[in-house]
Amino acid sequence: MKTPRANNAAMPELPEVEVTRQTLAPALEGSRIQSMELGKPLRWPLGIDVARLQGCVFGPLQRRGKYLWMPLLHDALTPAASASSAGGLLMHLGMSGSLGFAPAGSLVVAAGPHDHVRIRTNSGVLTLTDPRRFGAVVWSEDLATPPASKLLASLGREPDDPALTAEWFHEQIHGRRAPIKQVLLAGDVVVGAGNIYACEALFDAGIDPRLRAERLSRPRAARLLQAVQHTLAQALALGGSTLRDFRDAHGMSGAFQDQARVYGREGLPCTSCGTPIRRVVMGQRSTFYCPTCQRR
DNA sequence: CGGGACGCCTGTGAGC
DNA sequence: TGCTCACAGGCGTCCC
Repeated sequence: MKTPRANNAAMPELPEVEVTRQTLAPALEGSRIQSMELGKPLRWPLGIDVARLQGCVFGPLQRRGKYLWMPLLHDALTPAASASSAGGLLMHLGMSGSLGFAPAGSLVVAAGPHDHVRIRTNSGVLTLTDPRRFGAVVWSEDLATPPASKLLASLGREPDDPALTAEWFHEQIHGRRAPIKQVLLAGDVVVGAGNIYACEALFDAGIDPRLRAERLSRPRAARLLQAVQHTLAQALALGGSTLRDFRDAHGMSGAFQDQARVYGREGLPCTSCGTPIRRVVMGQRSTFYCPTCQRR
């Protein structure tokens, strides 16, 4: 048996993306792009000539799943864009991405080896740092048009969407033969539950991750949905402290690590019943669960 | 069409 | 101590 890894990369989950949005919004909105520099290529090409972004003004930041949408309004002063056309940047932080903003007047550190996008505005410099480059920044004219529309097309409902009822959730997973954990991970029913949160939510709900989704009873589905929502909400509440350690190369932030009941705890006693936590691989991804507390 | 496997990347630490 | 190598993960894409 392998010893549990003490190292669990702090990846940007939905809560981190939301905290990023919240902290970035006041600084970025209304600021005007002066220039933009690209480092190494990310997941996809930007899809627009950098020069065309010059003079654009940031609109209100939005989040959809783990994507950030930064609307850009063409400045009327830019001759080529006088036709009030609009667009925006769709960003994903991938596995290791983070966004930083250095307000104008503050000391701007030189671009590091993993700073792949830098946007200089009249109010400061926005930097996307992403060592593994699973992230992306893509220009799109609209959320409703490609490429944005295609990227967002299969996303499920937001965890706090009022339309995400237990009834609807149960209905959605009813026809799914895949293991419930895979369905959560797929994100086409509910967005935001990554590998860690999926494991934790299933533990909360007392459900074996290998159980076929279609076999979940209505009450258990309701319980699971509640667990997913609770887990994500709790993480969001801790988001501030998580974000502080965001740039660290490894290790979940303290607050985050302390919360994990099963993730990364193979062989350690279940916090609830003492049974050693098990690890299995599902969809080529580590899955942790308590064989006693979580039932089929 | 659902579902499973793959590949993209690099830092990390276990093991030799 | 230095090197090699498996591993971590989101998600689009490909294939069955």
